[in-house]
Amino acid sequence: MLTHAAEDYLKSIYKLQEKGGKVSTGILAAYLNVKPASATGMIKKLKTMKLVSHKRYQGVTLTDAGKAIALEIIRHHRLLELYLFKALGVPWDGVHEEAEKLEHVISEDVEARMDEFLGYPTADPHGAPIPDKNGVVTKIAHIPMTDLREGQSCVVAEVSDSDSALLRHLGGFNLYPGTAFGVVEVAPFEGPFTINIAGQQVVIGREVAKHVFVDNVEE
Amino acid sequence: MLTHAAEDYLKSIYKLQEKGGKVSTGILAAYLNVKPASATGMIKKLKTMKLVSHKRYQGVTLTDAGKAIALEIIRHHRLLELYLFKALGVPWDGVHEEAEKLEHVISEDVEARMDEFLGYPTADPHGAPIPDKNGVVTKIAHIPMTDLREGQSCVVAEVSDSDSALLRHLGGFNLYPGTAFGVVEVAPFEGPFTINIAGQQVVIGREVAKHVFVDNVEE
DNA sequence: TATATAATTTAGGTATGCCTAAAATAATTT
DNA sequence: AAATTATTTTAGGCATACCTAAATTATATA
Repeated sequence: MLTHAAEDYLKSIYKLQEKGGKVSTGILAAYLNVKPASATGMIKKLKTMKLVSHKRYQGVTLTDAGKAIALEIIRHHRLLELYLFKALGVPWDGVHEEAEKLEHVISEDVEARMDEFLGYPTADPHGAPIPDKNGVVTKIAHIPMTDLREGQSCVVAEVSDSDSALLRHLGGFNLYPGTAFGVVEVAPFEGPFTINIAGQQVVIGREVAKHVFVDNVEE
Repeated sequence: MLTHAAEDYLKSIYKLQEKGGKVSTGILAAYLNVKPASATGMIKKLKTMKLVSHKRYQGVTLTDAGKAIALEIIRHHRLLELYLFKALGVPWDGVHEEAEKLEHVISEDVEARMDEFLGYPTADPHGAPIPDKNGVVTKIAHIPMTDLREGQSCVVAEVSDSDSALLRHLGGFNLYPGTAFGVVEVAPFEGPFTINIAGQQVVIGREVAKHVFVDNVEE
C-alpha cells in the first residue's frame, strides 16, 4: 500500500501533466508546498516502484501503473466531494478540503456505495469529470468564459476548485455547473462581464471569469 | 493537532480504563498490537502534552484533557459506524474497520451533519453508547446474556464489536441491538442457550453468548 | 565561449512511531 | 531474605517525509 504522501505526489503529477508542459521537480514541489529537494526524494522512491519515469533534470512522467493510481485517487476525491455535497449538504467551497483527507482512507466498498447512491455520476460539484472504476476519464473540452461575447448564452460547465474564497464568490452569483446565463455586456479593455443569471444582472470581474468554463454557447 | 497514533493511544487507554483495572504499558501495548517499549515512548510523549499521568511501573491514567480527546475520537468512531450502516448500508461487521480509519480525518462539520442525518442517535450499530458533542456518555448497565435463565425474555442491548466473524455469526441469527428473544433452554454444565428469536429457534454457544448483553429482562 | 543565473540533486539533519536487545525495577517463589 | 521471573524502561536502529545548505548540472547572458 502506498503512503498518503506518495498518493498525493502521483495525483499532483497527473494534474500538472494534464495542464500540459513538462512536470519539473520545482513545479511539482511548488504545487505541493514542499521544497524541491523533497520532491526529488519522493520521485526517486516512486521511480523504484515503477510508478514514474524520470531522467535527471528532465521532469517526471507517470507510468501506466502510476497513472492508474493517480486516477483512482482523483476518483476517490471527486466522488467524495459530490457525496459530501449531495448527501450531507457540505457547502461546495468546503468539499475539497474534506475530500483531500478522506480520499486516502476510503475503501473501495464504501466508494462503490456512494457511487450507487449518487447514481454513477460523471462530474463533481465543480464540474470536474469523475474517472470511472476502470480509470477512464471522459473529458469534454469546455469554453473559457473569457471567450464569450455580448448576447451569447451558455451553461456553466466547470469552475476551478481548491480556492474556496473564489467558490464562495461564485456561489453568491449562483454560478454553479448546470446554471445557464447570458452575457449582457463585456466591458472594453479586457474589463468585467455583466451577465444575466437566474433573472439577476451581475458583474463578474475578468480575473474571476478566468476560472469559469461553459458549454452550449448560443448567439 | 494530535497524530493518529496518539489519538489511538488515548482512545485505547480510555477503553481499557473503562474495563476496570490499571492500564499498564504491557496491556496497552498488547491492545494496540505494538511492543511495550513503543507504548512507553508514546506515554512519555502524551505526558509532556498533559494528556495522561503516569508514574513509572504504575500504569497510565487519562487527564481530563486526555479523556476529552479520547471521547471525541470514540464519538467520531461510533457516529461513523452508524452512518456507514444506516446511510450507506455497510454490513455491521465491516463498519468498525472503516470507522477506524475515518475517525481521525472526519471534520467536526461533517460529523455534525451525520449526527443530524441520523437524528442525534445515542448508540452505534453494536449498541455501544455514542458520547455527545460535549463528551458526555450515558452509560446503561446491561445484563450479560449468560445471566439469563430459561423462560426469560429480553431485548439485545449491545454486542462486542471489533470481531467481525463474531458479528457475522450473530447477524446470521438476527441478534442485533433492539431485537427481542426468549430463552427456551439453557443446557446444563455451562452449555449453550437455545433461544426463540423472530419466531426461529436457534442454539447460541456459551462463548458466543458471552459477547451479548441484554435489557428489559422479564419472566 | 566564458560566465552568471537558475534549477536540480546530494548530503546531512529533524520528528514521528515503530522495532529489538539490554538494563533496570518490581513481584513472586523458594 | 535471596533468587527467580515478569514487567517496564532505556538505548540504539529503521523507515517515512519533511527540512536546509552545499554541490552539481543546465540554461541564459555577455
